[in-house]
Amino acid sequence: MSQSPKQSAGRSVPTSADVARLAGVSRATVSYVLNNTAAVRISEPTRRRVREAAEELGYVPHAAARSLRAGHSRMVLMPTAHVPIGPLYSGFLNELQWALRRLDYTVVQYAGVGLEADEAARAWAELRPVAVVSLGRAGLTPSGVELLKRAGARAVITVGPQQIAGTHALVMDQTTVGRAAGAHLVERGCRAVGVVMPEEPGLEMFSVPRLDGVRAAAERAGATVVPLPLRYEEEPADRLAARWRELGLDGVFAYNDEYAMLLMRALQDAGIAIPEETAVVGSDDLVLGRLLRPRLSTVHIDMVRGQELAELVDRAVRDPEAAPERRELLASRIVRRESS
Amino acid sequence: MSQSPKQSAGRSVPTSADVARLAGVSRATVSYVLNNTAAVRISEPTRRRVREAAEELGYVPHAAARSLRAGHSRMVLMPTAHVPIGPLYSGFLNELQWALRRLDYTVVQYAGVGLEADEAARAWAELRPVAVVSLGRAGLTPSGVELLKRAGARAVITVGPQQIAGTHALVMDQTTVGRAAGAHLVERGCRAVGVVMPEEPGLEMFSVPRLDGVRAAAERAGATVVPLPLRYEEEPADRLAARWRELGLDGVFAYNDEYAMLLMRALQDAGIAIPEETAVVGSDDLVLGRLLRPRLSTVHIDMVRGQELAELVDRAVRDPEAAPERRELLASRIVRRESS
DNA sequence: TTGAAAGCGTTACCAT
DNA sequence: ATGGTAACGCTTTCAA
Repeated sequence: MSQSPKQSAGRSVPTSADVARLAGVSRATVSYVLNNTAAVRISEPTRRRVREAAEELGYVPHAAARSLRAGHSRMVLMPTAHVPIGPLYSGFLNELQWALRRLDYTVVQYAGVGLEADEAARAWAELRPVAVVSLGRAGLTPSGVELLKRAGARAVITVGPQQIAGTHALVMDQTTVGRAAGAHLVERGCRAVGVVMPEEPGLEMFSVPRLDGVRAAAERAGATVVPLPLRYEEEPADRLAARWRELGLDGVFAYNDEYAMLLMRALQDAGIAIPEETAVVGSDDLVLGRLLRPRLSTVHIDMVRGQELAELVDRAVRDPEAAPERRELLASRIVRRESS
Repeated sequence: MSQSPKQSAGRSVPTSADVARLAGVSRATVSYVLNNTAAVRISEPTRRRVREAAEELGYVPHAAARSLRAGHSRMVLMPTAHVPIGPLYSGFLNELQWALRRLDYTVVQYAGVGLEADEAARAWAELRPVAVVSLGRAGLTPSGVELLKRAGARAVITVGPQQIAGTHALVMDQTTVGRAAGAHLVERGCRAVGVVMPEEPGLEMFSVPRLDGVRAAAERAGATVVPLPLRYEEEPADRLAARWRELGLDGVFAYNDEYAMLLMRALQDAGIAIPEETAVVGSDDLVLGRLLRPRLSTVHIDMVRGQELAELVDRAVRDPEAAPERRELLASRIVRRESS
């Protein structure tokens, strides 16, 4: 079905051969000049002719052809799980990309939406990345990892709740977040602790381990824990607040500061005194927590710096045989303000 | 799993030739089978042998080689400007990627951090994308666009404040946001309007046009407009609030709902009555605005759906000669609550 | 039904 | 100091 030939958009894409022809030299010479190959010496007049020809044609080398020839690339693939991550994680992500660039890697975020597990791994493998940094549980199985490595990936790094065989892992143990909150609430005298569980999809990765952490801390002290599913909207929060007293909770961990704000407002409107009747703790230490009245107690999370992860990637690429590293990505500590 | 040849120095990546060898057929046959080429009929036993061989070797086709041969790809490049965009835009982005995938495009977010203008365009052009969707003012100049088109890009779409020569444009006219806020404040009787300008880098793209919009609406009515630089932190907000009365402002547009919350808290702590002494208007209609007391008036923004943009991309790719389209991406309307 | 071979744009080796 | 040429992995005529 060629109703219009490839050159329809004017001229066809210039190649190094075109540059060579225009400059009156061979393709090899063009390559030498444009790549500043040190091993060969090209006369200055020739260099200029080549450069001018390239400029005139608007020549840009073809990355695919280059890496095909080279047999490898410096592409780091970051499959993006499409979860609405907060400012904390997107900040980390930016830092990471920036650091990888400085190490001369090409960072490509690949949108593998709608693919399942090994199917996704296949799609990534087709791009022949030198490394894969998988955030969240982006459906990476051991066999997927194996596939990627066979396709030439020198390192697979997972950033998520657990380590996967054959990968380096930056473990984000979200249970520590819940544990910090739970321990604090118990210490403040709470005996019945609610835990807000966002109903928005994609957040289970964070919310479930956080709940587990609260459980671990609270139940050890003999307190009970009640999960509280909640959508991030005003009305569901009001409904929850309306039946608050019958729940009989004297403390609540609200998943993060935003949900804490939502819940606090609803509780206050319902006449629940904070922290006297119910203590509230959020997480992530966002600015908005300090703006609430009473000021919001929260769990502060120290993330590893993107720079560090970038260096791990680089190390792993340079030495693919090295034993998988495993590092804790975050440390949690409670920040007590007025709401607990 | 079965055999692990002792290529310890790095077992090589299996190619279609390896598959062909193992299956006892030619490379052509492998290609036919794995791509389900309709034009050729291959016997069922052969098909099975090929499939099994591919499976056993863990063969995955090489995307670069494929598109090199084909002369084109279905890669849509989205250079990511590293601005901390809010939930509104990241939601739009997700939707867009999802829609493009459904149209069988491979969406690649390329992290072009630290590159300038035409240098960035060159880097993008090396990937030979079929289309480029540039968000924000990711430094795309007319000559950059020309470069991309010469490199085979069939469509360049900008999503940002202004149209660039040779591109389809989804114009996000942020002045309408400011205009809506300004008109509302004036109508409420304000004569001296402050406009919060975030000092965080990368937000000028939104904040400056919004300021212009307020100016246009307010000054036409004879009101004065005062820009108020502000960092998103508690202390600067308190300092601003401390000198609020000398500023003599009776209304303020706070850039967005988050900055509005920050400012409102500082003003309330300083004893300024809202809206009696100063009316406050935010933007983006975030949930948190409804949680404030007084409830926050805001500018609601109707974004175009990602689906629509995806269809525009597809149309543009199919018919690169078509005249550039230009569409308004958003419509703004004031939502009056209690803070104004 | 299958195979041989050309060619996509690069770069590296080996001649000249 | 340059140029010829082969090869990277894949698809696709054309021929058998």
